[in-house]
Amino acid sequence: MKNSVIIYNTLTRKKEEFKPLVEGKVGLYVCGPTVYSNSHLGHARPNITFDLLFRYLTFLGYKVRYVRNITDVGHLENEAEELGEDKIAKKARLEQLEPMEVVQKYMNTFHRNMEDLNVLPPSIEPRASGHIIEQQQMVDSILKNGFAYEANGSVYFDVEKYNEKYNYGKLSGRNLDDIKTNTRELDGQSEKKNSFDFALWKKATPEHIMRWPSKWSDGFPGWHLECSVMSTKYLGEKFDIHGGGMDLTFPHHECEIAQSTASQGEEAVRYWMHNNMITINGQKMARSLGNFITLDELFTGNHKILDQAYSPMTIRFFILQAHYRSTIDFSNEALQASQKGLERLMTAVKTLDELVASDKSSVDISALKEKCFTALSDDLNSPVAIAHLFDGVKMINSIKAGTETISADDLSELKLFYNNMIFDILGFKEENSSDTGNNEILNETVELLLNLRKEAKENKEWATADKIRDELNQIGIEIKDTKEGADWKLK
RNA sequence: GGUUCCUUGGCCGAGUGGCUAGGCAGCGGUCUGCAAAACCGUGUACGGCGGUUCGACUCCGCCAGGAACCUCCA
Repeated sequence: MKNSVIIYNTLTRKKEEFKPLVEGKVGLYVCGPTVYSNSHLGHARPNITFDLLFRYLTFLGYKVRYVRNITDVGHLENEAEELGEDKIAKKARLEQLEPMEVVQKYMNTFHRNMEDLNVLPPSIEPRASGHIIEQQQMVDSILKNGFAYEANGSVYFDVEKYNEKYNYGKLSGRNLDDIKTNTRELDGQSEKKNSFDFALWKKATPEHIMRWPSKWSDGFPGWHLECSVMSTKYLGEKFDIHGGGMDLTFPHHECEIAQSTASQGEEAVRYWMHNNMITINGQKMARSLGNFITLDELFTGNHKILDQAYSPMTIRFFILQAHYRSTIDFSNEALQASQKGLERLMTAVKTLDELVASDKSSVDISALKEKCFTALSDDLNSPVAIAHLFDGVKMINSIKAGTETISADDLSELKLFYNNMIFDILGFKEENSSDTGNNEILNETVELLLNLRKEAKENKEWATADKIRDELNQIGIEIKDTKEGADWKLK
Protein backbone atom coordinates (compact mmCIF):
# COMPACT_ATOMS: atom_id res chain seq x y z
CA MET A 1 0.00 0.00 0.00
CA LYS A 2 2.94 2.26 -0.64
CA ASN A 3 1.39 4.65 -3.12
CA SER A 4 -2.14 5.87 -2.73
CA VAL A 5 -4.67 4.96 -5.37
CA ILE A 6 -6.61 7.64 -7.19
CA ILE A 7 -9.98 6.79 -8.67
CA TYR A 8 -12.48 8.81 -10.63
CA ASN A 9 -15.71 9.04 -8.70
CA THR A 10 -18.76 9.49 -10.92
CA LEU A 11 -20.59 10.98 -7.95
CA THR A 12 -18.25 13.98 -7.75
CA ARG A 13 -16.98 13.84 -11.36
CA LYS A 14 -13.48 14.15 -10.04
CA LYS A 15 -10.48 12.01 -9.37
CA GLU A 16 -10.23 11.34 -5.66
CA GLU A 17 -7.74 9.63 -3.44
CA PHE A 18 -9.13 6.28 -2.44
CA LYS A 19 -9.44 5.83 1.28
CA PRO A 20 -11.21 2.66 2.37
CA LEU A 21 -13.81 2.79 5.08
CA VAL A 22 -11.92 0.20 7.07
CA GLU A 23 -8.14 0.39 6.99
CA GLY A 24 -6.69 -2.33 4.77
CA LYS A 25 -10.03 -3.65 3.59
CA VAL A 26 -12.11 -2.90 0.52
CA GLY A 27 -15.76 -3.66 -0.21
CA LEU A 28 -16.37 -3.78 -3.96
CA TYR A 29 -19.70 -4.39 -5.69
CA VAL A 30 -20.13 -4.67 -9.46
CA CYS A 31 -23.32 -5.19 -11.45
CA GLY A 32 -23.14 -8.59 -13.06
CA PRO A 33 -24.93 -9.95 -16.12
CA THR A 34 -28.55 -10.77 -16.72
CA VAL A 35 -28.28 -14.39 -17.74
CA TYR A 36 -30.81 -14.81 -20.48
CA SER A 37 -28.46 -14.99 -23.45
CA ASN A 38 -24.84 -15.52 -24.42
CA SER A 39 -22.21 -13.14 -23.13
CA HIS A 40 -20.87 -10.76 -25.75
CA LEU A 41 -17.80 -8.60 -26.20
CA GLY A 42 -19.45 -5.76 -24.29
CA HIS A 43 -19.68 -7.92 -21.18
CA ALA A 44 -15.93 -8.45 -21.25
CA ARG A 45 -15.29 -4.80 -20.51
CA PRO A 46 -16.63 -4.29 -16.97
CA ASN A 47 -15.53 -7.73 -15.91
CA ILE A 48 -11.96 -7.16 -17.08
CA THR A 49 -11.90 -3.58 -15.79
CA PHE A 50 -13.00 -4.53 -12.31
CA ASP A 51 -10.92 -7.69 -12.39
CA LEU A 52 -7.95 -5.38 -12.84
CA LEU A 53 -9.10 -3.25 -9.91
CA PHE A 54 -9.64 -6.37 -7.78
CA ARG A 55 -6.23 -7.75 -8.69
CA TYR A 56 -4.42 -4.45 -8.22
CA LEU A 57 -5.93 -3.64 -4.83
CA THR A 58 -5.21 -7.18 -3.72
CA PHE A 59 -1.63 -6.84 -4.94
CA LEU A 60 -1.25 -3.63 -2.95
CA GLY A 61 -2.14 -5.58 0.14
CA TYR A 62 -5.82 -4.79 0.61
CA LYS A 63 -8.17 -7.53 1.64
CA VAL A 64 -10.89 -7.11 -0.96
CA ARG A 65 -14.36 -8.56 -0.74
CA TYR A 66 -15.62 -8.48 -4.31
CA VAL A 67 -19.34 -9.05 -4.80
CA ARG A 68 -20.73 -9.46 -8.30
CA ASN A 69 -24.35 -10.46 -8.73
CA ILE A 70 -26.16 -12.65 -11.20
CA THR A 71 -29.48 -11.22 -12.30
CA ASP A 72 -31.79 -14.14 -12.77
CA VAL A 73 -35.18 -12.51 -12.21
CA GLY A 74 -37.20 -9.48 -12.82
CA HIS A 75 -36.01 -7.11 -15.49
CA LEU A 76 -38.90 -6.27 -17.74
CA GLU A 77 -38.43 -6.15 -21.46
CA ASN A 78 -40.16 -3.63 -23.67
CA GLU A 79 -42.11 -5.84 -26.01
CA ALA A 80 -42.89 -8.28 -23.26
CA GLU A 81 -44.18 -5.66 -20.92
CA GLU A 82 -47.81 -5.93 -21.93
CA LEU A 83 -47.73 -9.64 -21.33
CA GLY A 84 -46.09 -9.08 -18.00
CA GLU A 85 -43.33 -11.48 -18.89
CA ASP A 86 -39.83 -10.80 -17.80
CA LYS A 87 -36.86 -11.43 -20.01
CA ILE A 88 -36.05 -14.80 -18.66
CA ALA A 89 -39.60 -16.08 -18.85
CA LYS A 90 -39.90 -14.80 -22.40
CA LYS A 91 -36.79 -16.55 -23.55
CA ALA A 92 -37.87 -19.69 -21.77
CA ARG A 93 -41.06 -19.83 -23.74
CA LEU A 94 -39.23 -19.42 -27.02
CA GLU A 95 -36.83 -22.19 -26.20
CA GLN A 96 -39.29 -24.41 -24.36
CA LEU A 97 -37.16 -24.45 -21.27
CA GLU A 98 -37.69 -23.89 -17.62
CA PRO A 99 -36.67 -20.33 -16.67
CA MET A 100 -34.12 -21.65 -14.24
CA GLU A 101 -32.77 -23.89 -16.95
CA VAL A 102 -32.17 -20.84 -19.14
CA VAL A 103 -30.51 -19.11 -16.21
CA GLN A 104 -28.25 -22.08 -15.56
CA LYS A 105 -27.32 -22.48 -19.20
CA TYR A 106 -26.24 -18.91 -19.75
CA MET A 107 -24.69 -18.58 -16.34
CA ASN A 108 -22.50 -21.57 -17.18
CA THR A 109 -21.49 -19.94 -20.46
CA PHE A 110 -20.75 -16.69 -18.69
CA HIS A 111 -18.53 -18.44 -16.16
CA ARG A 112 -16.70 -20.36 -18.87
CA ASN A 113 -16.11 -17.16 -20.83
CA MET A 114 -14.84 -15.35 -17.75
CA GLU A 115 -12.48 -18.19 -16.96
CA ASP A 116 -11.18 -18.05 -20.53
CA LEU A 117 -10.57 -14.33 -20.11
CA ASN A 118 -8.72 -15.10 -16.87
CA VAL A 119 -11.21 -13.02 -14.91
CA LEU A 120 -10.96 -14.10 -11.28
CA PRO A 121 -14.19 -15.28 -9.68
CA PRO A 122 -15.60 -12.74 -7.22
CA SER A 123 -15.59 -13.41 -3.49
CA ILE A 124 -19.37 -13.71 -3.48
CA GLU A 125 -21.66 -14.13 -6.48
CA PRO A 126 -25.18 -13.70 -5.13
CA ARG A 127 -28.28 -14.36 -7.24
CA ALA A 128 -31.35 -12.18 -7.18
CA SER A 129 -33.65 -15.20 -6.98
CA GLY A 130 -31.96 -16.24 -3.76
CA HIS A 131 -32.68 -12.91 -2.07
CA ILE A 132 -36.41 -12.43 -2.54
CA ILE A 133 -37.04 -12.25 1.21
CA GLU A 134 -34.39 -9.57 1.69
CA GLN A 135 -35.78 -7.61 -1.23
CA GLN A 136 -39.24 -7.73 0.28
CA GLN A 137 -37.77 -6.50 3.54
CA MET A 138 -36.26 -3.52 1.80
CA VAL A 139 -39.58 -2.73 0.12
CA ASP A 140 -41.10 -2.86 3.58
CA SER A 141 -38.68 -0.41 5.06
CA ILE A 142 -39.02 2.01 2.14
CA LEU A 143 -42.79 1.84 2.55
CA LYS A 144 -42.46 2.36 6.28
CA ASN A 145 -40.32 5.44 5.71
CA GLY A 146 -42.95 6.84 3.40
CA PHE A 147 -41.06 6.81 0.12
CA ALA A 148 -43.19 4.21 -1.64
CA TYR A 149 -46.84 3.44 -2.23
CA GLU A 150 -48.89 0.41 -3.09
CA ALA A 151 -51.16 0.23 -6.12
CA ASN A 152 -53.05 -2.85 -7.28
CA GLY A 153 -50.66 -5.24 -5.62
CA SER A 154 -47.56 -3.51 -6.93
CA VAL A 155 -45.31 -1.20 -4.95
CA TYR A 156 -43.74 1.86 -6.53
CA PHE A 157 -40.99 4.18 -5.39
CA ASP A 158 -42.28 7.71 -4.88
CA VAL A 159 -39.57 9.73 -6.59
CA GLU A 160 -41.20 13.11 -6.03
CA LYS A 161 -41.55 12.48 -2.32
CA TYR A 162 -38.00 11.28 -2.10
CA ASN A 163 -36.74 14.33 -3.95
CA GLU A 164 -38.30 16.63 -1.40
CA LYS A 165 -35.89 15.39 1.21
CA TYR A 166 -33.00 14.02 -0.83
CA ASN A 167 -31.60 14.64 -4.25
CA TYR A 168 -32.82 12.30 -6.98
CA GLY A 169 -30.44 12.61 -9.94
CA LYS A 170 -27.23 13.45 -8.15
CA LEU A 171 -25.27 10.61 -9.72
CA SER A 172 -26.33 11.13 -13.32
CA GLY A 173 -26.40 14.90 -13.10
CA ARG A 174 -30.10 15.28 -13.74
CA ASN A 175 -32.71 17.10 -11.80
CA LEU A 176 -36.27 16.03 -11.37
CA ASP A 177 -37.68 18.98 -13.29
CA ASP A 178 -35.74 17.96 -16.39
CA ILE A 179 -36.83 14.40 -15.96
CA LYS A 180 -40.43 15.49 -15.58
CA THR A 181 -40.49 17.40 -18.83
CA ASN A 182 -38.39 14.99 -20.80
CA THR A 183 -39.39 11.50 -19.80
CA ARG A 184 -40.88 9.64 -22.70
CA GLU A 185 -44.39 8.41 -22.20
CA LEU A 186 -44.04 4.69 -22.46
CA ASP A 187 -45.95 3.45 -19.48
CA GLY A 188 -49.39 2.44 -20.62
CA GLN A 189 -51.20 1.73 -17.41
CA SER A 190 -50.85 4.49 -14.94
CA GLU A 191 -51.21 2.98 -11.56
CA LYS A 192 -48.08 5.00 -10.88
CA LYS A 193 -48.41 8.51 -9.53
CA ASN A 194 -45.73 9.74 -11.88
CA SER A 195 -44.21 8.20 -14.96
CA PHE A 196 -40.74 8.39 -13.44
CA ASP A 197 -41.68 6.32 -10.41
CA PHE A 198 -40.17 2.88 -10.60
CA ALA A 199 -41.37 -0.50 -9.39
CA LEU A 200 -40.11 -2.03 -6.19
CA TRP A 201 -42.49 -4.95 -6.32
CA LYS A 202 -44.51 -5.88 -9.37
CA LYS A 203 -47.68 -7.95 -9.32
CA ALA A 204 -47.43 -10.89 -11.70
CA THR A 205 -49.95 -11.39 -14.44
CA PRO A 206 -51.39 -14.90 -14.78
CA GLU A 207 -48.96 -15.82 -17.59
CA HIS A 208 -45.94 -14.78 -15.60
CA ILE A 209 -44.00 -17.86 -14.59
CA MET A 210 -41.41 -16.46 -12.21
CA ARG A 211 -43.28 -15.30 -9.13
CA TRP A 212 -43.04 -15.27 -5.41
CA PRO A 213 -45.71 -14.73 -2.74
CA SER A 214 -45.70 -11.49 -0.80
CA LYS A 215 -48.04 -9.44 1.37
CA TRP A 216 -48.79 -7.23 -1.65
CA SER A 217 -49.32 -9.84 -4.36
CA ASP A 218 -47.83 -12.87 -6.05
CA GLY A 219 -45.16 -11.13 -8.02
CA PHE A 220 -41.53 -10.33 -8.45
CA PRO A 221 -39.06 -7.69 -7.30
CA GLY A 222 -38.44 -4.50 -9.25
CA TRP A 223 -35.52 -3.93 -11.59
CA HIS A 224 -33.19 -2.01 -9.37
CA LEU A 225 -33.82 -3.59 -6.02
CA GLU A 226 -31.51 -6.57 -6.07
CA CYS A 227 -28.27 -4.59 -6.24
CA SER A 228 -29.24 -2.35 -3.33
CA VAL A 229 -30.16 -5.38 -1.29
CA MET A 230 -27.28 -7.70 -2.08
CA SER A 231 -24.54 -5.08 -1.91
CA THR A 232 -25.48 -3.92 1.58
CA LYS A 233 -26.22 -7.45 2.75
CA TYR A 234 -22.67 -8.59 2.01
CA LEU A 235 -20.69 -5.37 2.29
CA GLY A 236 -22.59 -3.42 4.93
CA GLU A 237 -24.89 -0.40 4.93
CA LYS A 238 -21.94 1.67 3.80
CA PHE A 239 -19.23 0.32 1.55
CA ASP A 240 -16.38 1.51 -0.62
CA ILE A 241 -16.74 1.00 -4.35
CA HIS A 242 -19.65 0.28 -6.66
CA GLY A 243 -18.83 -0.40 -10.30
CA GLY A 244 -20.68 -1.05 -13.52
CA GLY A 245 -21.13 0.06 -17.11
CA MET A 246 -21.82 3.73 -17.86
CA ASP A 247 -25.12 2.77 -19.40
CA LEU A 248 -26.30 1.74 -15.95
CA THR A 249 -25.72 5.14 -14.39
CA PHE A 250 -29.27 6.17 -15.12
CA PRO A 251 -31.66 4.90 -14.11
CA HIS A 252 -30.23 1.78 -12.48
CA HIS A 253 -27.60 3.25 -10.19
CA GLU A 254 -29.58 6.41 -9.55
CA CYS A 255 -32.42 4.22 -8.31
CA GLU A 256 -30.05 2.17 -6.20
CA ILE A 257 -28.95 5.31 -4.42
CA ALA A 258 -32.56 6.35 -3.90
CA GLN A 259 -33.52 2.92 -2.55
CA SER A 260 -30.62 2.68 -0.13
CA THR A 261 -31.11 6.22 1.08
CA ALA A 262 -34.86 5.81 1.41
CA SER A 263 -34.53 2.65 3.47
CA GLN A 264 -31.55 3.43 5.67
CA GLY A 265 -31.43 7.23 5.68
CA GLU A 266 -28.05 7.56 4.05
CA GLU A 267 -26.22 6.52 0.94
CA ALA A 268 -24.44 3.21 0.84
CA VAL A 269 -21.76 3.80 -1.76
CA ARG A 270 -18.68 6.00 -1.35
CA TYR A 271 -17.05 5.71 -4.78
CA TRP A 272 -18.92 5.03 -8.01
CA MET A 273 -16.86 3.78 -10.94
CA HIS A 274 -18.18 3.38 -14.47
CA ASN A 275 -16.54 1.77 -17.44
CA ASN A 276 -17.25 3.08 -20.93
CA MET A 277 -18.72 1.11 -23.83
CA ILE A 278 -17.20 -0.97 -26.60
CA THR A 279 -18.40 0.35 -29.91
CA ILE A 280 -18.56 -1.19 -33.33
CA ASN A 281 -18.43 1.24 -36.23
CA GLY A 282 -18.74 3.96 -33.64
CA GLN A 283 -21.94 2.65 -32.14
CA LYS A 284 -22.45 0.89 -28.86
CA MET A 285 -22.39 -2.87 -29.04
CA ALA A 286 -25.62 -4.10 -27.54
CA ARG A 287 -27.97 -6.94 -27.82
CA SER A 288 -30.88 -4.63 -28.41
CA LEU A 289 -29.06 -3.04 -31.35
CA GLY A 290 -28.29 -6.42 -32.87
CA ASN A 291 -24.65 -5.51 -33.52
CA PHE A 292 -23.01 -7.63 -30.87
CA ILE A 293 -20.47 -10.43 -31.19
CA THR A 294 -20.55 -13.13 -28.55
CA LEU A 295 -17.38 -14.10 -26.76
CA ASP A 296 -17.61 -17.63 -28.10
CA GLU A 297 -17.83 -16.24 -31.63
CA LEU A 298 -14.73 -14.13 -31.03
CA PHE A 299 -12.79 -17.06 -29.62
CA THR A 300 -13.70 -19.26 -32.60
CA GLY A 301 -13.80 -16.63 -35.35
CA ASN A 302 -17.28 -17.83 -36.21
CA HIS A 303 -18.98 -14.57 -37.18
CA LYS A 304 -19.31 -12.93 -40.54
CA ILE A 305 -17.53 -9.73 -39.63
CA LEU A 306 -14.54 -11.51 -38.10
CA ASP A 307 -11.48 -12.06 -40.28
CA GLN A 308 -10.12 -14.62 -37.84
CA ALA A 309 -10.45 -16.01 -34.33
CA TYR A 310 -9.15 -13.87 -31.48
CA SER A 311 -7.89 -15.51 -28.33
CA PRO A 312 -9.21 -14.54 -24.91
CA MET A 313 -5.89 -12.93 -24.01
CA THR A 314 -5.99 -10.87 -27.20
CA ILE A 315 -9.41 -9.57 -26.12
CA ARG A 316 -8.10 -8.87 -22.64
CA PHE A 317 -5.13 -6.97 -24.04
CA PHE A 318 -7.36 -5.06 -26.45
CA ILE A 319 -9.50 -3.89 -23.54
CA LEU A 320 -6.62 -3.05 -21.21
CA GLN A 321 -4.84 -1.07 -23.92
CA ALA A 322 -7.55 1.56 -23.65
CA HIS A 323 -8.46 3.49 -20.53
CA TYR A 324 -11.62 2.07 -18.93
CA ARG A 325 -13.46 5.41 -19.16
CA SER A 326 -12.87 5.78 -22.90
CA THR A 327 -14.89 4.05 -25.55
CA ILE A 328 -12.99 1.51 -27.62
CA ASP A 329 -13.94 0.80 -31.16
CA PHE A 330 -13.97 -2.77 -32.36
CA SER A 331 -12.28 -3.60 -35.66
CA ASN A 332 -10.35 -6.53 -37.06
CA GLU A 333 -7.35 -4.28 -37.53
CA ALA A 334 -7.39 -3.19 -33.90
CA LEU A 335 -7.72 -6.75 -32.64
CA GLN A 336 -4.90 -7.95 -34.87
CA ALA A 337 -2.69 -5.16 -33.57
CA SER A 338 -3.50 -6.28 -30.04
CA GLN A 339 -2.63 -9.85 -30.86
CA LYS A 340 0.78 -8.88 -32.24
CA GLY A 341 1.49 -6.51 -29.40
CA LEU A 342 0.66 -9.08 -26.76
CA GLU A 343 2.89 -11.65 -28.49
CA ARG A 344 5.76 -9.20 -28.34
CA LEU A 345 5.18 -8.61 -24.64
CA MET A 346 4.92 -12.31 -23.84
CA THR A 347 8.02 -13.13 -25.89
CA ALA A 348 9.96 -10.65 -23.79
CA VAL A 349 8.72 -12.32 -20.60
CA LYS A 350 10.23 -15.58 -21.86
CA THR A 351 13.41 -13.78 -22.85
CA LEU A 352 13.82 -12.73 -19.21
CA ASP A 353 14.76 -16.31 -18.33
CA GLU A 354 17.57 -16.27 -20.89
CA LEU A 355 19.22 -13.12 -19.61
CA VAL A 356 22.68 -13.31 -18.09
CA ALA A 357 23.58 -11.00 -15.23
CA SER A 358 26.60 -8.69 -15.28
CA ASP A 359 28.45 -6.90 -12.50
CA LYS A 360 26.65 -3.66 -13.04
CA SER A 361 23.36 -2.44 -14.44
CA SER A 362 23.15 0.09 -17.22
CA VAL A 363 19.37 0.09 -16.88
CA ASP A 364 17.09 1.59 -14.23
CA ILE A 365 14.64 -0.99 -12.98
CA SER A 366 13.20 1.05 -10.11
CA ALA A 367 12.28 3.90 -12.44
CA LEU A 368 10.41 1.50 -14.70
CA LYS A 369 8.54 -0.03 -11.78
CA GLU A 370 7.70 3.37 -10.39
CA LYS A 371 6.22 4.55 -13.69
CA CYS A 372 4.03 1.48 -14.06
CA PHE A 373 2.67 1.61 -10.54
CA THR A 374 2.10 5.33 -10.74
CA ALA A 375 0.07 4.82 -13.91
CA LEU A 376 -2.07 2.08 -12.39
CA SER A 377 -2.63 4.08 -9.24
CA ASP A 378 -3.79 7.01 -11.34
CA ASP A 379 -7.35 5.87 -11.95
CA LEU A 380 -6.27 2.49 -13.28
CA ASN A 381 -4.38 3.82 -16.29
CA SER A 382 -3.55 0.45 -17.80
CA PRO A 383 -2.66 1.80 -21.29
CA VAL A 384 0.13 3.93 -19.87
CA ALA A 385 1.32 1.09 -17.66
CA ILE A 386 1.42 -1.15 -20.73
CA ALA A 387 3.32 1.49 -22.71
CA HIS A 388 5.99 1.47 -20.00
CA LEU A 389 6.09 -2.30 -20.08
CA PHE A 390 6.91 -2.01 -23.78
CA ASP A 391 9.79 0.29 -22.91
CA GLY A 392 10.86 -2.55 -20.65
CA VAL A 393 10.62 -4.95 -23.57
CA LYS A 394 13.14 -2.85 -25.44
CA MET A 395 15.33 -2.92 -22.36
CA ILE A 396 15.06 -6.70 -22.05
CA ASN A 397 15.94 -7.23 -25.70
CA SER A 398 18.88 -4.88 -25.46
CA ILE A 399 20.23 -6.76 -22.47
CA LYS A 400 19.91 -9.96 -24.43
CA ALA A 401 21.70 -8.39 -27.38
CA GLY A 402 24.45 -7.19 -25.06
CA THR A 403 24.01 -3.46 -25.65
CA GLU A 404 22.76 -3.02 -22.07
CA THR A 405 23.76 -4.82 -18.88
CA ILE A 406 21.94 -5.85 -15.73
CA SER A 407 23.15 -6.91 -12.28
CA ALA A 408 21.97 -10.11 -10.66
CA ASP A 409 19.88 -8.23 -8.09
CA ASP A 410 18.27 -6.06 -10.72
CA LEU A 411 17.58 -9.08 -12.87
CA SER A 412 15.68 -10.91 -10.16
CA GLU A 413 13.83 -7.69 -9.37
CA LEU A 414 12.92 -7.27 -13.04
CA LYS A 415 11.71 -10.86 -13.30
CA LEU A 416 9.57 -10.50 -10.21
CA PHE A 417 8.20 -7.21 -11.49
CA TYR A 418 7.19 -8.60 -14.87
CA ASN A 419 5.59 -11.59 -13.22
CA ASN A 420 3.62 -9.35 -10.90
CA MET A 421 2.57 -6.97 -13.65
CA ILE A 422 1.81 -9.35 -16.50
CA PHE A 423 0.32 -12.28 -14.65
CA ASP A 424 -0.89 -11.14 -11.23
CA ILE A 425 -2.11 -7.61 -11.96
CA LEU A 426 -2.94 -7.34 -15.65
CA GLY A 427 -4.06 -10.96 -15.50
CA PHE A 428 -2.58 -12.39 -18.66
CA LYS A 429 -1.78 -16.05 -18.99
CA GLU A 430 0.14 -18.19 -21.42
CA GLU A 431 -1.89 -19.57 -24.25
CA ASN A 432 -1.51 -21.62 -27.44
CA SER A 433 2.22 -22.05 -27.51
CA SER A 434 3.68 -25.11 -29.21
CA ASP A 435 3.11 -27.16 -26.08
CA THR A 436 -0.58 -27.55 -26.85
CA GLY A 437 -0.46 -30.17 -24.13
CA ASN A 438 -3.94 -31.40 -24.75
CA ASN A 439 -2.84 -33.13 -27.95
CA GLU A 440 0.09 -35.44 -27.46
CA ILE A 441 -0.27 -37.05 -30.88
CA LEU A 442 -0.19 -33.71 -32.67
CA ASN A 443 2.89 -32.63 -30.75
CA GLU A 444 4.79 -35.79 -31.60
CA THR A 445 3.71 -35.73 -35.23
CA VAL A 446 4.90 -32.19 -35.74
CA GLU A 447 8.14 -32.89 -33.91
CA LEU A 448 8.69 -35.85 -36.24
CA LEU A 449 8.17 -33.68 -39.31
CA LEU A 450 10.43 -30.97 -37.94
CA ASN A 451 13.16 -33.55 -37.39
CA LEU A 452 12.79 -34.74 -40.98
CA ARG A 453 13.03 -31.14 -42.13
CA LYS A 454 16.11 -30.60 -40.01
CA GLU A 455 17.78 -33.60 -41.62
CA ALA A 456 16.83 -32.36 -45.06
CA LYS A 457 18.30 -28.96 -44.27
CA GLU A 458 21.51 -30.52 -43.03
CA ASN A 459 21.74 -32.34 -46.35
CA LYS A 460 20.91 -29.13 -48.19
CA GLU A 461 17.79 -30.72 -49.64
CA TRP A 462 16.01 -27.38 -49.69
CA ALA A 463 13.05 -28.58 -51.77
CA THR A 464 12.13 -31.21 -49.19
CA ALA A 465 12.64 -28.82 -46.29
CA ASP A 466 10.49 -26.15 -47.89
CA LYS A 467 7.83 -28.65 -48.81
CA ILE A 468 7.44 -29.70 -45.16
CA ARG A 469 7.35 -26.07 -44.06
CA ASP A 470 4.85 -24.98 -46.70
CA GLU A 471 2.50 -27.87 -46.30
CA LEU A 472 2.44 -27.63 -42.53
CA ASN A 473 1.73 -23.95 -43.03
CA GLN A 474 -1.20 -24.81 -45.27
CA ILE A 475 -2.85 -26.97 -42.64
CA GLY A 476 -2.38 -24.19 -40.11
CA ILE A 477 0.92 -24.90 -38.40
CA GLU A 478 3.43 -22.10 -38.49
CA ILE A 479 7.17 -22.87 -38.35
CA LYS A 480 9.53 -20.41 -36.74
CA ASP A 481 13.24 -21.00 -37.25
CA THR A 482 15.22 -19.70 -34.31
CA LYS A 483 18.86 -20.05 -33.41
CA GLU A 484 17.96 -22.88 -31.06
CA GLY A 485 16.11 -24.78 -33.79
CA ALA A 486 12.62 -24.82 -35.18
CA ASP A 487 9.63 -23.85 -33.07
CA TRP A 488 6.02 -24.07 -34.15
CA LYS A 489 2.56 -22.98 -33.24
CA LEU A 490 -1.00 -23.31 -34.40
CA LYS A 491 -2.08 -20.32 -36.38
C1' G B 1 -35.99 17.92 -27.78
C1' G B 2 -33.13 17.56 -22.73
C1' U B 3 -28.52 15.99 -20.06
C1' U B 4 -23.45 14.50 -20.44
C1' C B 5 -19.29 13.51 -23.32
C1' C B 6 -16.01 12.85 -27.52
C1' U B 7 -13.16 14.47 -32.30
C1' U B 8 -5.08 12.90 -31.96
C1' G B 9 -0.66 10.47 -37.60
C1' G B 10 -2.69 4.59 -42.53
C1' C B 11 -5.38 1.84 -37.99
C1' C B 12 -6.03 1.43 -32.54
C1' G B 13 -5.00 4.45 -28.52
C1' A B 14 -2.40 7.62 -24.13
C1' G B 15 -1.15 12.41 -22.55
C1' U B 16 0.36 17.46 -21.55
C1' G B 17 -0.03 24.98 -21.45
C1' G B 18 6.50 25.01 -23.85
C1' C B 19 9.94 18.58 -22.97
C1' U B 20 9.70 11.17 -27.81
C1' A B 21 3.42 8.09 -25.25
C1' G B 22 2.84 3.01 -26.70
C1' G B 23 1.11 -0.90 -30.04
C1' C B 24 -0.05 -2.43 -35.17
C1' A B 25 0.81 -1.45 -40.28
C1' G B 26 4.59 0.94 -43.70
C1' C B 27 9.78 1.81 -44.80
C1' G B 28 15.21 0.59 -43.95
C1' G B 29 18.42 -2.98 -41.63
C1' U B 30 20.35 -7.60 -38.68
C1' C B 31 19.66 -12.84 -38.79
C1' U B 32 18.52 -16.90 -42.55
C1' G B 33 20.05 -21.50 -48.07
C1' C B 34 15.37 -18.81 -49.21
C1' A B 35 11.15 -17.29 -46.57
C1' A B 36 8.59 -16.63 -42.12
C1' A B 37 9.44 -15.43 -37.13
C1' A B 38 12.40 -12.58 -33.91
C1' C B 39 15.28 -8.21 -33.04
C1' C B 40 17.14 -3.01 -34.16
C1' G B 41 16.19 1.84 -36.45
C1' U B 42 12.57 5.32 -38.62
C1' G B 43 8.56 9.30 -40.98
C1' U B 44 3.65 11.31 -40.56
C1' A B 45 -0.83 14.15 -35.65
C1' C B 46 -3.69 16.72 -32.59
C1' G B 47 -12.01 18.44 -36.62
C1' G B 48 -12.84 23.98 -38.38
C1' C B 49 -12.87 29.32 -37.05
C1' G B 50 -11.88 32.96 -33.46
C1' G B 51 -10.04 34.39 -28.42
C1' U B 52 -6.79 34.21 -23.77
C1' U B 53 -1.25 33.61 -23.40
C1' C B 54 5.58 35.14 -24.28
C1' G B 55 3.78 30.27 -26.05
C1' A B 56 -2.18 25.93 -27.05
C1' C B 57 -3.06 19.78 -29.48
C1' U B 58 -3.70 21.07 -24.17
C1' C B 59 -7.72 26.84 -21.39
C1' C B 60 -12.38 29.83 -23.28
C1' G B 61 -16.26 30.76 -27.16
C1' C B 62 -18.67 29.53 -31.66
C1' C B 63 -19.35 26.02 -35.75
C1' A B 64 -19.19 21.03 -37.92
C1' G B 65 -19.33 15.82 -37.09
C1' G B 66 -20.07 11.65 -33.74
C1' A B 67 -21.53 9.04 -29.18
C1' A B 68 -23.93 7.65 -24.47
C1' C B 69 -28.09 8.34 -21.36
C1' C B 70 -33.31 10.05 -21.08
C1' U B 71 -36.56 2.68 -22.25
C1' C B 72 -34.10 -3.44 -20.81
C1' C B 73 -28.84 -2.90 -21.54
C1' A B 74 -21.96 -4.03 -19.54
